[in-house]
Amino acid sequence: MPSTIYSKSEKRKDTKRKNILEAAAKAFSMKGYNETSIKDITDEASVSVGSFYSYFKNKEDIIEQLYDEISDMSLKIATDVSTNDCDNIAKKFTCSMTCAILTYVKNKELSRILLMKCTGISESFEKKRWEILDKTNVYLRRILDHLNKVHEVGIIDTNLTSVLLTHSIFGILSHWLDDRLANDLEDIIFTLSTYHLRALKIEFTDIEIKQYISDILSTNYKMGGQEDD
Amino acid sequence: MPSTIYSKSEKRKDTKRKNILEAAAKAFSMKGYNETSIKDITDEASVSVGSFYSYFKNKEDIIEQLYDEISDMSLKIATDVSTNDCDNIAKKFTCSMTCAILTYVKNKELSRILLMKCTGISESFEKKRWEILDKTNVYLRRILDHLNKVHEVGIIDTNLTSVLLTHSIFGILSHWLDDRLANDLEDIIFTLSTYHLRALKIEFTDIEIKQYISDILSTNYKMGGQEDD
Amino acid sequence: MPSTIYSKSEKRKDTKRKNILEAAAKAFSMKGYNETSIKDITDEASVSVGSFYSYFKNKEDIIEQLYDEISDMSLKIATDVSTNDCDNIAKKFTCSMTCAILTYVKNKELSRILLMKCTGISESFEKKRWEILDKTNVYLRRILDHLNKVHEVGIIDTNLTSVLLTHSIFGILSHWLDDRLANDLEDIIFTLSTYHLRALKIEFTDIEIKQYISDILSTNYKMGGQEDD
Amino acid sequence: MPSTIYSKSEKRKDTKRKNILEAAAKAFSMKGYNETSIKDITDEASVSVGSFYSYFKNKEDIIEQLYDEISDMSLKIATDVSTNDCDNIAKKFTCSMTCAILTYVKNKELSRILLMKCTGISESFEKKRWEILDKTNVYLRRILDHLNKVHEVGIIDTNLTSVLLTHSIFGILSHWLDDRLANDLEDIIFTLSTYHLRALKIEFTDIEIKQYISDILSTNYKMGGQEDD
DNA sequence: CATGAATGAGGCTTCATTCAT
DNA sequence: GATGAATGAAGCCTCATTCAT
Repeated sequence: MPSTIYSKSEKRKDTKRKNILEAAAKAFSMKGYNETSIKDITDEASVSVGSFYSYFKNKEDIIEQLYDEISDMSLKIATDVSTNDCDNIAKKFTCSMTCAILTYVKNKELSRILLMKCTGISESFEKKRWEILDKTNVYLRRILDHLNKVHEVGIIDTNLTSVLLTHSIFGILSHWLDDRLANDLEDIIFTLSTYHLRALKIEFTDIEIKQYISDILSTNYKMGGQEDD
Repeated sequence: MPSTIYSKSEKRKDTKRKNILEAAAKAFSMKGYNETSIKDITDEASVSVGSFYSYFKNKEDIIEQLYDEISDMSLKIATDVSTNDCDNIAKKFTCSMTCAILTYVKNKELSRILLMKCTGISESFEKKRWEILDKTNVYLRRILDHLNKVHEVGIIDTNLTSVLLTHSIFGILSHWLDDRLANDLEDIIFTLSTYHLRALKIEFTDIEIKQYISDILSTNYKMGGQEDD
Repeated sequence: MPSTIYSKSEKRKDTKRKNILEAAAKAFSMKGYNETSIKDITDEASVSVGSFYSYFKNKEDIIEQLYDEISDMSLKIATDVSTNDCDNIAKKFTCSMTCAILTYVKNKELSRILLMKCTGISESFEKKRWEILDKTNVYLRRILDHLNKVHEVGIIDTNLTSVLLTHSIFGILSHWLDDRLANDLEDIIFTLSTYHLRALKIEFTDIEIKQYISDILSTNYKMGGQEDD
Repeated sequence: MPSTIYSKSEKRKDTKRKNILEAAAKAFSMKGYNETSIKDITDEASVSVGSFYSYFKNKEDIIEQLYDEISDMSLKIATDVSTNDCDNIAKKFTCSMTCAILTYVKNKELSRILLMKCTGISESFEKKRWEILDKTNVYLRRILDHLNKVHEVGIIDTNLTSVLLTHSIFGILSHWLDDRLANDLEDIIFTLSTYHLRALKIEFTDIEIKQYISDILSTNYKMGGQEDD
């Protein structure tokens, strides 16, 4: 398996890179992107400033790589759920949304920074920021197009609708990440799901939806036990 | 009416303050908040640095005042539409949302900065940012609570739902402000309205909704003729 | 009496000038010279910035004028005591020193600033600062020269000795002005007097010296009742 | 002896720190504290502004460190002379005063600034300024207390007297540092010594005192050859 | 003569980035 | 590779002084 063969030094290098990434995530979480200096990051990582610059181009670069990490994770989850074929559209919708949200919930502090505290940093970061929204958007639009064909839902503009859906999901998520919602994550996702299923005229029962969510959360998310740093 | 009597110098002072505010809005629009220096603003306003500091505490202060202006305008519109009693819930919902959106659309460039490029600037600005969302949220929750009583819509958590609504509106709006939506404003608002009316099980006809939106737009918004500065 | 005839406007002008001087003294006392801005002074004096500049050349000018005021007062006292002929050298020495010290004690806060917080401000202020020391010095040297002739004290260098005397007086005074001496003013002056009388081999009795000091203080200085602002 | 082992970089760091301190001393000497900017110092030291801030917190910090240096030197001299036991009180008094004065004389320009041009700079500097006076004061008070026990000098308030002594010494010194005294340093110290010995009723002969002073000066102070920077 | 808004030079300080060791 | 001292551009802000009203 040549693709998994790394020299010792390559492994060490990657460990160090990960170490700096984590330190940056922590530093950004505590002070915000603008207020965090390179020195804050290297101090947190117990690494020299010079090392930082041998692994990352600059401060922008590291936050983009952090974004990429979350973005990749999210994509992977979406793919996994998509491949898991099932004819029940309500289940598919609920499950994929739940999984997508979980990706961010599991990295709460970092997600909070990336989703809410980093706008306007730079052109290239803005581009990344939109990419992640677009990925979700594209994924949702595909579902909507499929729905339109099958159920005659009457959604005229599937693109607009998927944008709407995307923002409502990330908006609620942001609210939760900033500790502005007292509700259980389970309730939040349930409300999100049922609201949209209703709007999309997809048949469902409350009990059924609750079960889907509960199953995923109990498997992937140790309630109350997630640690962020 | 003594309260409206201003001396010449007071008037001139206010004019100058407005001038600087406008210049700041323009400068922020062009370079973003972080990249804009005080000198950029004063150059744009043809004013000395010292003058800037006699009108505003610092850069943070001026962006907060800009936010306040939009926020106040938005609140006023919401209030005006709310007081306009009408029994048709679909109309009320559509019209108030349209007006709220228009406030931002009319100040496109500034709104783009305030809504999308200024997160993570400072604690006090973040507070302001949430305030504006909360205002909308509170307004929408009131409508939902009313609906719940009257129509038996079956919305369990009106707070969560209004948060969802708020974010879908501001999300779509942000998309449009950043020129990421090819659609007509009219179509966008129509899609937004009908989607949510459907989710909230409120009766409506497409033609009716289109008319409401069209009426407001033709009165308040000279298509293609909006100026930003 | 032509010398005392002033027009109304001249009187008003002088009142205003005094008002600003007093305000400056107060402001300097509170924040120190460097930390006090022109605006601090004009605010304290309830006067416009422009007015300040029509009475004083700049900040340096006003502190120099304040110094002149104290300096002039001090000179006047010195002259008064000198003219009061008396053959008792111990009395003359004690009384003149007591009076000189009282000038500063009566303007405690201002003196504290002028004597201790204003060094290194500017060349011209430094010049003034030395002038006041020199005046005292010259006065004391004259006494020493006289002593040398009359008593054969054996002071070789009267100039050096008067410098020594001057600094010990102003030094003790500074200590007291900065509230670093717990003792009574009366005790302080007594210690000063007797120490130097001893060094100068002038005959005296403790009771006699105490009486001289006590007489001046009870006449010129309402114990515990002096106000500075 | 591990405690005296320094790495090359540590040595170089200390050299640089000293270099900046010296440059600051020179710059302050030439323009005064207030008029000297950080850039003046870094230009003088041929060092970047950033370097300055990696060695010193700010301008205040560096002048305080300069003060500490002189202060420490002075304390060390005082201690050295004190430990040198000798029963002759006149010798002890004369020698320790001579040494103390020499510390400042050897760093004439810096001392001139520290003792005379830096009052009112800041609270913390004022504190330091008094500390150095207090140290001298405490030292002298101890001598006076001892004298009082042994010789029955009749000094009622040893604290006041030591304050007086301290100020007369620093006063004369300041006069000399500012080139306001034409006399030889030897004559100045002689006058100071004999004046106070007389006041304190300590037995001495002029020749003896002259010898003490002359011995110290010829050993420690190359007449006319002192360099300041 | 009074006012106080306007000016802008210049100070202090930070911090991303480089590079010699 | 790793280090972290050194750099210096660039930003923020103050405040003495002027001058039109």
